[in-house]
Amino acid sequence: MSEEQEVFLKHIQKAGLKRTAQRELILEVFLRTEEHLSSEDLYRLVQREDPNIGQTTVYRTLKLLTEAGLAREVRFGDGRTHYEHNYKHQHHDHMICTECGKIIEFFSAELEAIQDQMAAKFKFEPTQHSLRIFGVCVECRRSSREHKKLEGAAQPRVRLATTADK
Amino acid sequence: MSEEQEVFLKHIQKAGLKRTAQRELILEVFLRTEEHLSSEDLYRLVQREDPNIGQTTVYRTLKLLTEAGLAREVRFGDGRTHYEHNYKHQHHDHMICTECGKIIEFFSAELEAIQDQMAAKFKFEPTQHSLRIFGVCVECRRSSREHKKLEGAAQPRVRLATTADK
DNA sequence: TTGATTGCAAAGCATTTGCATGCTA
DNA sequence: TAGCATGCAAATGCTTTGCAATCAA
Repeated sequence: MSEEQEVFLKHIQKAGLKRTAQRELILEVFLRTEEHLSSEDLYRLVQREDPNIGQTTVYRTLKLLTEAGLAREVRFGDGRTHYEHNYKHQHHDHMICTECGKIIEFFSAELEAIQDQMAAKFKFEPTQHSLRIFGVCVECRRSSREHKKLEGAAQPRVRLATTADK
Repeated sequence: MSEEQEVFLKHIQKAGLKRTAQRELILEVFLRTEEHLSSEDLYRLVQREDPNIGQTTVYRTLKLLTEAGLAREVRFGDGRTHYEHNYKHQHHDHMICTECGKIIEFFSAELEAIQDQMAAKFKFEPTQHSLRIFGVCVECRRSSREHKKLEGAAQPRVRLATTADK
């Protein structure tokens, strides 16, 4: 049994909840995927292995995983909640390309330090934070330059990040 | 006519749109309020001066104000979109108290600088960013300490920031 | 006059909830 | 056996859209 599964089990027992096949499968599939999945994404993946599992259970389990400290919720502005691994993963922040939806993860110790300083200054006790930088990634800048060259005009662009899942 | 109104008018004309009484009233009320209003909040305020104005128009106008650079969308995790003034206002970030919903605005030049550095490192062209620090403000820490003293136990707490409007 | 705007009602979406049935502990 | 978990359908809550009637340019 993986460390994560033990953490989950412990959380479940401590909360007086029950161990079920569904929860275990959902966790397993989640762990197997190193991405920013939405509940829907995960639902689809889980469906392949057990078509009887319902959306609702996935929603509920993701919430559980978050409480257990195994998952972290992230929002990229496309309306859906995404989840990423959180167990023994260093905290990081995101850059979101508003043209292609690409997500770049980054970490900066100074950034973290300054945030703590700012919090202290206001006697605020931070429990978590979320920094998102929206913009355009290299690849999209490159291709939009080319388009400009070709067509001599700016392209109509997507309004907001849509996750790059099809 | 205020500077903001001129900016708005210019935006409207440039886009081939039309100047209407509703839009003007909504902008006026928005400018008059120095807060983080949701569309609903603004709708209610506008209603007082013209009960015929519809929700939809407020939604649409807030979008317009955002495009014109007069408003900025912010999300505090309560599901609704809030709007704050953006014209000639220095960019700032937010700390959100997850117990009382209070919003603390702050600014740090270093924070901005480091973000730009990080973006440059990934050749990412930032257009905007959003940093939110969730946690507990002084007042809530204080009162929860008192509760603990009085009742000898932790309080059940709110799960996520609810905006402090009643 | 023409096309943008408005307000209402209806539709959309992601997420949550009610509830009868099924299953862990 | 008791009560949590599940899955379906229905409900929610915010936001958007369709559309006929209005209105600005």
